Amino acid sequence: MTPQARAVTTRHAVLTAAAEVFNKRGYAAATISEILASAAVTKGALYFHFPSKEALAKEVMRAQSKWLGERPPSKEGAIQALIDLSYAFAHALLENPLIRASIRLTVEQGTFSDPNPAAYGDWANTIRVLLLRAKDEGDLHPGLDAERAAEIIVGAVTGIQLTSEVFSSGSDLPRRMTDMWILILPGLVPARTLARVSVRDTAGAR
Amino acid sequence: MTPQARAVTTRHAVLTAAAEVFNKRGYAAATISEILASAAVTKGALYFHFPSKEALAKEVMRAQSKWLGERPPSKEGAIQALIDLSYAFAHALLENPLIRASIRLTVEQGTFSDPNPAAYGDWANTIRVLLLRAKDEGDLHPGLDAERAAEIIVGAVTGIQLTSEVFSSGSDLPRRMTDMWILILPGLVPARTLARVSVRDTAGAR
Amino acid sequence: MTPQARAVTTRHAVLTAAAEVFNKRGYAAATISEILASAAVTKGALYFHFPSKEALAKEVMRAQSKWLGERPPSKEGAIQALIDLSYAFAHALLENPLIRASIRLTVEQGTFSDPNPAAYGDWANTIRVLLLRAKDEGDLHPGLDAERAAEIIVGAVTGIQLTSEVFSSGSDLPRRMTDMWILILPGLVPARTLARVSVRDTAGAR
Amino acid sequence: MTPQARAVTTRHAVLTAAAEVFNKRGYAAATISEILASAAVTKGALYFHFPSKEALAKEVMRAQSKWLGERPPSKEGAIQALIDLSYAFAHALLENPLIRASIRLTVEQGTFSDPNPAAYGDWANTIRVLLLRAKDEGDLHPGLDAERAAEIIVGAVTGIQLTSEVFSSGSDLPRRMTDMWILILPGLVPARTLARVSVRDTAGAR
DNA sequence: ACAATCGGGACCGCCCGTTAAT
DNA sequence: ATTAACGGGCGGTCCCGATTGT
Repeated sequence: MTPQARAVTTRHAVLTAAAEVFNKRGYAAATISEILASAAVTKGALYFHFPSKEALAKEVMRAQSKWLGERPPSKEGAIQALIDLSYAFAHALLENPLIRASIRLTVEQGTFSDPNPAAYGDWANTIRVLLLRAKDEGDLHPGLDAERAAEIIVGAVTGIQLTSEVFSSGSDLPRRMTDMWILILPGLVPARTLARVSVRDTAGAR
Repeated sequence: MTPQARAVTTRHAVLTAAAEVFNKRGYAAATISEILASAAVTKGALYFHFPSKEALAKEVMRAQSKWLGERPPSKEGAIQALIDLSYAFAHALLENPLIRASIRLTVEQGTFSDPNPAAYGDWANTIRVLLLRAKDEGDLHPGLDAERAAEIIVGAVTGIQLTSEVFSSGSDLPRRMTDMWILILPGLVPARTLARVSVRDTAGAR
Repeated sequence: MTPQARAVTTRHAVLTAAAEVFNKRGYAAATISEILASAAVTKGALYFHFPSKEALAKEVMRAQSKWLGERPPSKEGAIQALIDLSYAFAHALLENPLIRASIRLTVEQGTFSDPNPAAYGDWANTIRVLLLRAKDEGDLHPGLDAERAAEIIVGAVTGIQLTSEVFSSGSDLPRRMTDMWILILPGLVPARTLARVSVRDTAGAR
Repeated sequence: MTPQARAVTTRHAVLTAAAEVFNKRGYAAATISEILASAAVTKGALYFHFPSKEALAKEVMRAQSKWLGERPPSKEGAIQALIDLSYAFAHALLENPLIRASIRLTVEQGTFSDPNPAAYGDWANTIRVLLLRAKDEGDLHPGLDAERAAEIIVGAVTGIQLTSEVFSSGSDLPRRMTDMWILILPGLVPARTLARVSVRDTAGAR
């Protein structure tokens, strides 16, 4: 293995281990030592790649916005795209420890030297844009404020992920996603749209 | 001041200060020292009333279930009772630092020696019971699973409180509560009921 | 119960509990709290009777010299008196927690504000006097230094009690006392005396 | 200085300082701070080498069994070997702070999470084996129980070291050793052997 | 006189996140 | 990338008064 390749491996191992520990313990309670042990890496190696615990956490959190940023725009209707996005995210949450940790880190980031609400903002924004497009497509209840609805949805998803983590270690997240849409969709879209969109977990079929 | 009275004062000061610090920093990042300074109390006094940081946190959390347990049953219809409950809770959250902190502590309690999901459970239970009554009263969408809906609502409220804390330090929580009900109610109750219930913030008039 | 009587009871309970805890943990590791719990007495009561932990320990140690001081002079020959004394002490050790604790406290008293080697001194002195009398009675090996022999005996008994505590919680102390005399007597007294004295545990027959 | 060498130096300094403090104050009363100051080392350095105060104490105690284990078997008769061993140990006690502290730590180890009487056991064993060999060589009083005699000797030496520490900070230990042998030997060996063995402090001549 | 409550601080062992030297 | 060391500060808790009841 070339040195470069080894560096990539190490960096990845550290990042994954950090995400797992952050998710399990929370940022403040997580210790570098536990990350080290979990990654089977020495302190020197970690500090070579990341200057501090906070930098490590921020790097973990970047995975989330990266995931969001890399998602190709859907060709479906906006509402269907939103639903599909939610399921895709649910599965990303299940499969990618970095993303799973991001949620908790975002909630707890008050501790950071430079708390950055951009994480929520990215999501609220993406969803708002989709809702605005839905409005154009006539798929949004008239009189509904897209901005506010977006923020509620972000909050709800955040909370559902957190509680799902407590109740079932997150494994039943897709099911809860469905429960959520069943509850929310009628308040979000007109009846006509309701009959058209599908809350099926398309991502799960992968 | 009689000693007993002094003790009550001290205890209360500690509990309030602890709640504030827990809410601001999270459980793990909160330090006893900051609580001490904020309560203007010495370590000896704290140690007399609470044997440990964890015990302090658990006592703070008890405020939440106490609040829920002490709430008189409503004579309104179940759905209206649920809505009123949510606003009452939103205001309790604004006014009572202990309750505000409880949410965060409940989410983070994984660190505790004896993590107890009862906090969520109490809420899920209360809501489920209300939804079941609503079903009897013909005010619930047929085919809706009360248990699941209750869990989703708990998750949503949790997440909304958390994000509200990030965006506005919690002050706009009642407004967000309204946004949430507008979104959720159509999926929860039949149209007939929808026309009857009021999502007005009755508690705010207090 | 008259107040005075209650005070005596309390005082005694505290002293006994303290002795037990001191013996089990050693002076420094013993905590007032454990003594309190063991005596079923409150802090206020303890501090009414004893101004400090050290005073408590010193009072416990006084039991030892009190025991030695109250022992009636034996009418036997000096050597026999010495042997009897050792067994009597062994049994006092078994029966009286204060005396048992005294040994450990004496060894550890370096921590005290006013370390006082008198405890050893008392014993060394008593034994030296007995050995001197034995010399007069022709029952001591000629050429043996009574002072030195006395110090060795004190050391040996101390060590035997300590190790007996480790091996058997002290219960086999009388047996070990016998083992010691069998080993030491031939070096201490002439053969003629050896035939006359008895290493029987007279105190045990009580 | 190569890093490894520095580590060895630091480790040794910590160990020696710890032994001194343990010997002076006892395990429980000894503070890490005092050890730190005495070793002129920082907390971090200590923590790097030893995970806890207890581990430090256990490592100190290992010096004792290591010393015993490394002693070459004597070619002398068993009794002479025993005497020589005692003097060698007395001098090890004088010269090696770790060994000096071991005695006290062994007596006080009740506080430890895993109290291990092996320390006494090693000694009792070694001495018993020597006494058994002495019996084969006809150098032990017939009818003497080697096991019991060994335990008494261990106890006596322990106590003599402890009292010597109180009276003279340990400096007169070899002299007391001689006093002890003068007292014990006649009870241990037949007269014939007594004339042959020497209680001279051979180790002191070094 | 005797005891209980409540609070005061000092300080302890631990351990954490982080650099230097190599 | 590693080993070794740094030092701040954490939670805990201990020993002990000051104050108040009985």
